[in-house]
Amino acid sequence: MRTAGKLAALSSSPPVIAMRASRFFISTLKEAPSEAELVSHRLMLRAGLIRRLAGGIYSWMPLGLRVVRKVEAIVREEMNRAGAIELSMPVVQPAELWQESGRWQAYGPELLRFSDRHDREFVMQPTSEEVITDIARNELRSYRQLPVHFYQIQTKFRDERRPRFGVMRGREFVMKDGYSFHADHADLVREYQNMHDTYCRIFTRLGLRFRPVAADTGSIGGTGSHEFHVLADSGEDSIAWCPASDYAANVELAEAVAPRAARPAAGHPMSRVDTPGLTRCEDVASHLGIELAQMVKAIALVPVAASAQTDAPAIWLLLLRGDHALNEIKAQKLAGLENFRFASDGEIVAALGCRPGYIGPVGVGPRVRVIADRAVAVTADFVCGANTENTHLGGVNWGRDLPEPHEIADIRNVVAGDASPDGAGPLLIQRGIEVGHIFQLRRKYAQALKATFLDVAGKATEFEMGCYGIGITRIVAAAIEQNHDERGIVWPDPIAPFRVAITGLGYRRSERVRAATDALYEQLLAQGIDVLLDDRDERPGVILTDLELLGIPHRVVIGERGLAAGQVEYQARSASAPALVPLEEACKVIVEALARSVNSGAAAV
RNA sequence: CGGGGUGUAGCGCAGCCUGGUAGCGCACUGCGUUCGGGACGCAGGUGUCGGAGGUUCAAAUCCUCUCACCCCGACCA
Repeated sequence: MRTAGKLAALSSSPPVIAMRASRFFISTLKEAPSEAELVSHRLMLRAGLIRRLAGGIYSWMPLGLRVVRKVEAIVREEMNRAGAIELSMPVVQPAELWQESGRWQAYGPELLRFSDRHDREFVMQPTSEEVITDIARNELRSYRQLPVHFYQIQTKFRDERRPRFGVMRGREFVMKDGYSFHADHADLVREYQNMHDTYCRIFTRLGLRFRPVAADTGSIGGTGSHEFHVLADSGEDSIAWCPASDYAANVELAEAVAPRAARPAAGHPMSRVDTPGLTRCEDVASHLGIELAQMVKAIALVPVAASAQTDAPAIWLLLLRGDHALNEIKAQKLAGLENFRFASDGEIVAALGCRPGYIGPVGVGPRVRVIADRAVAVTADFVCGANTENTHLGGVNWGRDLPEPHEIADIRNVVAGDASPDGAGPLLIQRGIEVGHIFQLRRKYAQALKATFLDVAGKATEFEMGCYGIGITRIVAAAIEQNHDERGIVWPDPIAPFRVAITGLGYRRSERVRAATDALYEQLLAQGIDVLLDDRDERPGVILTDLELLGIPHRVVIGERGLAAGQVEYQARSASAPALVPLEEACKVIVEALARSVNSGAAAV
């Protein structure tokens, strides 16, 4: 752990300038516009951090911009410290480069395309692999210039299908994107680890609780990609992690390992049971008084084949335990099911002779392909649909009542309590917001854009590339999502728009209050502290509730009453009650509190 | 893109069913009182009723089309 002194020396805030609320711009709302659903979105609107201009497009108001700048400053400082070099690439990029890389075709409608007055086509960049690779191919000629890591903090545009949650999933956003170039894969791996460590430092310094998780590496495979998630119950992603080891993965990717125990022997004969109107596993299980895990549900899928083969299975029946859910990404990895859709009711009736709700794997014809999840494959005496309406089958056993499945595969989402794929213990599940992603790109863009350098032997060689993103503006929303209460935002110290707010009750009326407040304000400014003096001509209730909504982490209230006893009130935003401190010690108390909050706070968990 | 919903003052909403002077709360302006937890009194301003057509003597209200925004499903920082 670094010392407070060192961190203070690294202070990355914008220059400290005198800031009186009466001359700043604070615009709070009692009620949030009805469009806002997510708490961070509501609070950002209410606190006047952002204002909407169009769908997924927001103006950053002065207070919000201060937060963005603080996030940027920390990211920039740590990137520089890690050896990356900042540059800035255009937001508007010519189509040619994108056609050369193939992404002009591959990207789809998320890529905003438009033409200039000469009818030349351009894109609004969602990321900048093409441009940076173009720079590399023009500028990097020799292995002697490697490795090099360029990054920028730049506005991005993605024409999202459905922008929502304010700045969390906007169309225009600010991202730090970095790209590294290497002579060989080993050096890329070295930098990748360097970035992994750097990202951990960044999120720690931002004061956030986060977790790095293994991510999909697509066609590349290996351990080439990690996502960084801010932990929050409202997060859109689910993370599976093992407290007994460092295993962590997005649930979409986490393997559900095969159960160790072999399938028990059959204990019951197969029997038909009446289940009128009971189409859900939960209903059938409670009707029969059995565990949900004894139920097997069947999901009917239809492959969307490029060419229709007449001998191909008409329907794929994917079997899952009643307490498990289908993982569509895993299903897509089944050979022959690369593209699928859910079967229509008509197709299900045609293939199985029964409407959905009562379908099952027993007695199905040769044109139905049966895939059992690993957990289903080791279940005996299970209950499943009978392919007859209002009827289920009990005591069903593989090999006796129906053939063994055509294929046994991992096709479900992991659930809490599943064994960790690394064998270290049971998994837990947590929600997260993806704020960072690092990736070993390898040679994909270097190949497409013919970007080479001369190696030691004088041979033209394609670069090994890595890319590394951090969602700057998303972090602002994620920080609020993770840190708020019923009164408003509770900023982590390092990214608060102001670290300290002081206000004098009756500042406009009481000479004594004004003198004490101004004096403390000057003292704090002299310490280089980012402080807001709230001298607005408002009633105390308005000022105090505003400061709480804004989430300023440290607050000092000075009033006649306290002054009479030589005291002022200090309260951390996260504290439940104020503390009285002698006026002459107020500055010291705050400086100490700031030092403490830098040292505690967040960490990778 | 498919399904659902909403557009009325800066924000939150009522009015629409059953056509007939456009309203309420907050915010805003002026004056006064008040001032340690979103004050009170008096006075005041505020609207192309999302837009375009249509029906009608008359449309916020009924009909058609359109646009915008929000919510639920497949992607990503």
